[in-house]
Amino acid sequence: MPAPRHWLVKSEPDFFSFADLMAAPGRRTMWDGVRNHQAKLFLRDGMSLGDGVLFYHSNAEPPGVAGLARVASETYADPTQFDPASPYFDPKAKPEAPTWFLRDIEAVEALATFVPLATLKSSTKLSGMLLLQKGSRLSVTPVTAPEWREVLRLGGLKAR
DNA sequence: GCCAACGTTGGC
DNA sequence: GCCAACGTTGGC
Repeated sequence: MPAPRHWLVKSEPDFFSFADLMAAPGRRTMWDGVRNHQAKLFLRDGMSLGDGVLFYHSNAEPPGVAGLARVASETYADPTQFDPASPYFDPKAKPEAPTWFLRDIEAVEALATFVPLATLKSSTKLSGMLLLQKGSRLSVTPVTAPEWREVLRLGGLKAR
């Protein structure tokens, strides 16, 4: 698979919003807690340092894309899998052979206008977007270059 | 709060 | 390996 240059990650804004990322030290955070193997593979093997990331608010009113981020680290083991106090603790994970991996994500900028899910759905250019496919629940998905450009256009940003 | 669509678990 | 039961996601 040729490496996609763009991704979409979901976050519940009540838990961690794009504004929270902008306000974080260095405007960055560990994208921890991913506990789905397909999403893990995208994080560990699919992403490259500097790839563009659409930051999507799920379980929100309304749901939609709030901002742009970038992949800000190489992959490394998600430390929460080894922390019994963490909700993401995985008793089967072994430090010598970690199960779960992550990347750091760094905020770039908010979209000029939030792009609600309904707007994404109304764009024929986004009809193939993985996020919009029936039954799609992955929290990390690849985004094609045309999809990326279209979301930026809808969000009122020039292509970058 | 409802529920469709998935993923995971565990008995067998 | 099958599959029913259960848990989770996430839009509405």
